[in-house]
Amino acid sequence: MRESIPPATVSRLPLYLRVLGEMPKAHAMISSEQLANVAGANSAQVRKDLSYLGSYGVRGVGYDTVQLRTQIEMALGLSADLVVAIIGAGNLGSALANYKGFNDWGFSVGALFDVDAAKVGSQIDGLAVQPMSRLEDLVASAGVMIGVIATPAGAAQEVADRLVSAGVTSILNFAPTVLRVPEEVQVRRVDLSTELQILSFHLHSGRRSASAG
Amino acid sequence: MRESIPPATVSRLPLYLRVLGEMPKAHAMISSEQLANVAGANSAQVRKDLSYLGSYGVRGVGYDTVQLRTQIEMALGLSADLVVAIIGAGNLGSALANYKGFNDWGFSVGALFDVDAAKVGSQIDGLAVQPMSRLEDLVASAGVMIGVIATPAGAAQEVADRLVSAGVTSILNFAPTVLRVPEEVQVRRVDLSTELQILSFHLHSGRRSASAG
DNA sequence: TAGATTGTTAATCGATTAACAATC
DNA sequence: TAGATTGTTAATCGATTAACAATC
Repeated sequence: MRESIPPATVSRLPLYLRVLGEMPKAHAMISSEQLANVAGANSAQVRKDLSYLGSYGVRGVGYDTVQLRTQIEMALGLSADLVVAIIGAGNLGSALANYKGFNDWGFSVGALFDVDAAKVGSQIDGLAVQPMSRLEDLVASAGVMIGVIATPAGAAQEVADRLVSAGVTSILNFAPTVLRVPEEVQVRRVDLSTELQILSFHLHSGRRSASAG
Repeated sequence: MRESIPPATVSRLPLYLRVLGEMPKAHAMISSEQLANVAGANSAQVRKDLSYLGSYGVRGVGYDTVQLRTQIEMALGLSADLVVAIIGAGNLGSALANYKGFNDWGFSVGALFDVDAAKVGSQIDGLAVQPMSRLEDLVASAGVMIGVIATPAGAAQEVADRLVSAGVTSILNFAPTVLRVPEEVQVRRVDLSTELQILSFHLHSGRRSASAG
């Protein structure tokens, strides 16, 4: 036990964490069935997922919500206080910088960058906008581990290259483009078009099967 | 052939579309190997994915990029010109409203809403901000098929309920909360915390295996 | 023809889930 | 003890991929 949590499970752990966070504090125990209902999963899947963290459930009773949160946070490495840099201080970058949920999970925004000289020096949510020229030195001095790219598509690859050169190995890419990075670098893409297109498929195929049935 | 494209394939089709869109126009043919390299996939997987669309490749040559785009767009139902409503005109909602990529794939923003009376009536990217009271009638009159929730977490469930009542069956949720909706409603979540937590896991486990090896 | 690449099969791999003994 | 729920096994299901005949 305890080794190699499968990717599918890793991607569901944040969801469980969110559900636990939204529960009333009084609710001290939760069953796999309840958790599954809220998370939209199967109870056997929930139990299997949680079993990778160790066996902290109580038979006949359920899981202690406080302990479960702690176990999931440990598994995800959230105790480390990871420093994030946001590149791009437009609407999207500002929305990300303003997002309070960062701190809830032990992340902090170490630096915010923009190419626009007019924005540099201004404050967004108490954070000074830095010039792109300072990317490398601030990544180093702030100990940035994760780069969040919130630039237009055209600038994203160059920003990614600079982040990688500066030693960043985890990138969250909000720009609508496919980044090329060395294979040791983890990239996660968040893409509005992709999401809309997947919804479009379901609308499309749903409509088809509805008219068929 | 042609029936029931598996979910894993559906979720990769937008990526192929993006790669095709980023290619130089002159490049008339592309092989599954090339597409796989850029998309970060296996060439057999690419061929299998594309085979669900029908057999439009040419043996010994590859796929016609223009035809392939058309086939993928048809499979995803992107010819339909889907109307999107954005709820929340803060930084995130504004970023989404400003996003030009919508139109590239046949989506259009039919309406943009906000609770803040000070914002209502102002224009964002040529789009008037509407009061929440008009949600139902504008969804109906504009023919909104997809609701994009860009509100704070606390408002998201109520907005979702109103969208569902108004007949919307596809929701893209940017608010950091888990929505409860009837099962016929498709919800896709885009969650910053989730993405960061998954990156955190890889940093965490990568560091562990690096120190082990 | 020789070289290249598709489309598809079949093997493999991994994820989901039903079922139930263990046990609170 | 009776009822409930976990942890885990084994069956099932689905996704990935190596391999290769088909064929441009």
